[in-house]
Order: sequence, then C-alpha cells, then structure tokens
Amino acid sequence: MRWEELDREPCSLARTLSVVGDRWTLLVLRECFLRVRRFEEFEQRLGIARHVLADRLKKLSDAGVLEKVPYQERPRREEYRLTEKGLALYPVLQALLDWGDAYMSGSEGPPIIRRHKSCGHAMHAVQTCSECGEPFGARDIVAELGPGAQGEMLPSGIASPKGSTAK
Amino acid sequence: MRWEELDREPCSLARTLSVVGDRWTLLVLRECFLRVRRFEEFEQRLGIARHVLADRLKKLSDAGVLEKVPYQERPRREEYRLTEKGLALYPVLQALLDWGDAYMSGSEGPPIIRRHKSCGHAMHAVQTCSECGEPFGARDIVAELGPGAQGEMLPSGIASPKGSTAK
DNA sequence: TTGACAGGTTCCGTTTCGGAACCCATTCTA
DNA sequence: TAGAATGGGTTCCGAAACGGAACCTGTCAA
Repeated sequence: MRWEELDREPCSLARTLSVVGDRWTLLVLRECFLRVRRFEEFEQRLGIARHVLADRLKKLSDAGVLEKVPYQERPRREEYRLTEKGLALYPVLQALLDWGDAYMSGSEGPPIIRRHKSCGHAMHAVQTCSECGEPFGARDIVAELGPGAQGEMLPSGIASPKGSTAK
Repeated sequence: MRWEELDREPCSLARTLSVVGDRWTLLVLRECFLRVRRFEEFEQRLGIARHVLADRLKKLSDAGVLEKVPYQERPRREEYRLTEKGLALYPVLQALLDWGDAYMSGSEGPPIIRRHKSCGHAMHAVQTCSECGEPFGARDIVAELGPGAQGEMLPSGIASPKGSTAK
C-alpha cells in the first residue's frame, strides 16, 4: 500500500493512521486536549515549522477532528477546537501516555499525572472488555474477519469467521 | 522541538511517539500482533519499501519492542517477535482500532472484529480508571505536573500540583 | 505613518520515502 | 556441477515532506 491510499485500506487501524499517523498530528492533538486552541500557541509550544502546522490543522479540520470557530471579527480570527470526533481520540492519547509512563519515564517518574475528577485519584487507563467488563491484554483476543472485510487480510493461521481459531 | 529530540522531551506522549510515531511503525506492529514475524511477510503484506522496513525493524529492535530470534542456522535466519514491552503497546493499537471502527468504517461495518476469548463476545475496548474502575472520557480528567516535570509544560489555565483545577 | 498582532504563505536546502536493482550465504533442482 | 531459488538485507536515484527564515494581509493603536 502507499501512504496516500491508507484511508482506503480495509483496516480501521490504517484508516485511523491516515488521519493521525504522521509526524506531528498526535502532538498537535495533545495540545488540543490541554486546551491550546490558537495558531501561535501551537507553534510556540511545539516548535513546529509554521507551514507544517498550517497543513496539519487544515487536515484535521477537513477530517472533522477539529473545527475552526471565530473568536473575534475585524480582523476575523479563528481558533481550533476539538469536535466530538476529536474528543473520541482521547483513548489513543491515554494509551500512548500510559506506555510512555511505564517504559520511557526516567527515574524521576512521569512528567504529568492525570487525576480522575470523580474519584480524586491519580490514575492511568485500564482497558476492559465492552461486553464482560474484564481487563484484557493482547493474548486474550482473537481477530476475525468482519462485515467490511475483503481479500486476504489476515495471515494464514489466524481465525476467519467460519474457520477455527489460531493455535 | 525537533523530531530527533522527541525522546528527550519531558512528555510521555512525545517519548512514546519517538518510538512508534513515524509513518510505518504502527502498521508494522499491527502485523506483529497478527503474528507476522518475517521480513518477507511484512514486506508482502504492507507493500513497504524494503529499506524502510529494515530501518523500522532495526529501530523497534533497538528500542526493545521487538527482538530478533533465530529460527534456523545454516543459513542463519532470524525473525522478529514482540517483547513484553512490545505487547504492552496493545492498548495503543486497540484505541486506534476502536476510533477507526467508530468513525472511519463504511456502511459495511468494520473489516475486522475482535473476540474476547474468555467471554466469547465480539468486543471493543472501554477505558476505565485504574483506581475506581469507572469508565472515563476526556472531560473527566485533569492534568497536573508530576515528579518528572520541568519548566513550562502546561498551558496557563491548567492545574498545577498545588494550584486549583482548571475550570 | 509606523508598528504590532494573529494567522498564514513562499522559498530554499536537507531528510526521508518509494521503487527498482543488486548482493550474499546456503540449499534445492536439473 | 551449474543454475536457480530463498531469506534478508543494502545501494542508488528521483519525488515528497520537513525545518527555518522571510514575506504577506487585515486591523487597530500610538
């Protein structure tokens, strides 16, 4: 596959990466979740080249992840805000953050801690099964072809809908 | 910040992206979780340029996410396997997959479904608080400076350890 | 009239990527 | 015993993306 065709791949991961999978996009979104909204502030906090920032903000807006909302007229100025679709990326950031906290923190510990408003504790994310509520890891899941599948998507030895599960 | 210095940023997200944040790495890891292990199979399934693949596999091995294990001698052949550190990236892939299923699937539905071995249901991931077990979203969390913090990391208006919480 | 501010766009030189060709040790096949 | 196949790369070239700096565009204040 080529990079520009990622969004047409029959794979939700590839399609997601076609939106957030390049060099700066997830860092821009980190700032969005920290309530950064204006061009200059993104630029200052990230140290990103201006035209690259402009490109990323445009692509995220086109994808419906951010929206431009005017905050003054004359001269017209607009800021970038997360949409619901953008807010739904929070678990992605959480998962990246948790892995970094666990494997990339120095001896001092993580640079930022997250506090759960309702219970008041410093926390990290635990992924649980939407159906039974139990925590799970890579070894607890099998992949199967779904309704939107096409062609040879799973390597040999992996379960298909009607086949047997992989050993 | 510049891209080559990402791993020295005081931010777990930036540090994680220094390992998995470039064009092909997460797709390579998707294949790893589908039990793809050999150079040729990565190449065929991804359609990635060979030297880019070689570079990504080397970087992931250097980072301790994959390890090369010999599967035959004479001629010596090695395959790439996820380490525990690599397996710990599963929540990242899950989160990306869930967002793609929710926002990037066509009318047919998601191309791959995940089945939870222990409960038997097709499932997606739900992130819950490690402390109280409740599901949470972006609006339920506040960020605070942690032990590894340095300098101006949070935008004005965001809580610091001793300050008040952001509105 | 000049300067500042916010939000870009343009230009240029350096990296990275995509695609194809080539390399190398070993084993299989004719 | 020659030649092809296999698996895992490396090398080379032109195209695309990036980093940095300069420039542009409304509007308002001094």
